[in-house]
Amino acid sequence: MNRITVDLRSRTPIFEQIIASVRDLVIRGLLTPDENLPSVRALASELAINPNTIQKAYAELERQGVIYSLAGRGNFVASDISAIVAEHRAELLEKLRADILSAKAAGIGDADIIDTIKNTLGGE
Amino acid sequence: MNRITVDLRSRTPIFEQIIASVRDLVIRGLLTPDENLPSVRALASELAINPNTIQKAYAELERQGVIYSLAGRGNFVASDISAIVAEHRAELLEKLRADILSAKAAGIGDADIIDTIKNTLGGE
DNA sequence: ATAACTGTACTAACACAAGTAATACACCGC
DNA sequence: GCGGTGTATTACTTGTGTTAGTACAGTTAT
Repeated sequence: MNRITVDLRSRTPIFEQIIASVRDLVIRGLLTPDENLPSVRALASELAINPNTIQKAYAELERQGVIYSLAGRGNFVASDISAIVAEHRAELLEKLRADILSAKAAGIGDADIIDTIKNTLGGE
Repeated sequence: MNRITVDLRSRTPIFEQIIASVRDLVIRGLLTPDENLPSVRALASELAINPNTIQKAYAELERQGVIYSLAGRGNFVASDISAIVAEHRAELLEKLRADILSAKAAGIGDADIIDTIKNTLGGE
């Protein structure tokens, strides 16, 4: 979906959902560099939530370098998202590494681990 | 460590730490089937926390089938922990599978994934 | 200049969940 | 009965997410 979405019935905070949603759209290239994001008030109105919640999410996204904001103009996707994408990939590989160490610690043999990987890579 | 430990300065709830600690000790075989666990009050005193917190953890562990409790007698490690161990291993492999799919979805090549795995398996 | 947008800042209040605490009750074994 | 055990109930405290209201400042177009 090429839009920012939230699930009001979820237990995960709305502002975190917005952060994840924007981050995901940027990483997947559905929001292009320097693209204008919905204004704080417009998005709040569209999603039927408080502007402060949007503002909180945008502030954090700016802190992460995913977007930048210009007073009076709006919020925009960062011009260079390569660092964001690289960081995202590094995190995924680190998670993978942690998973493998956990599996080994649980006594799962290397063969079982390799099988799982081969099946997952091949089957999908 | 063959003892139940908690970190009071951690942000993760104490009762969850106790659950994880006991679960870990059981899975690793450091607590044997039908072994008598510390009483609610004794453990509370030892860890300098409230007995209710221990009780909450023990109740959840019983719900999970990791331990069983006898009123007036105490709490004991489950007689048959094979199901717990099997479930734990299945969860780890499932998480591994999910993370691999995430990595692929992020555009990480199979070669990079395999490299990470080989390095982790071999290097540790 | 004015209007209508935009972001930013601050304070207050509310709701809800989680963690913890205190107390009381009930069971078992010596 | 006593001292250990688990169990249940209630309430207090805290943190967090959210909403609300208000105010201020920058940008753009008319």
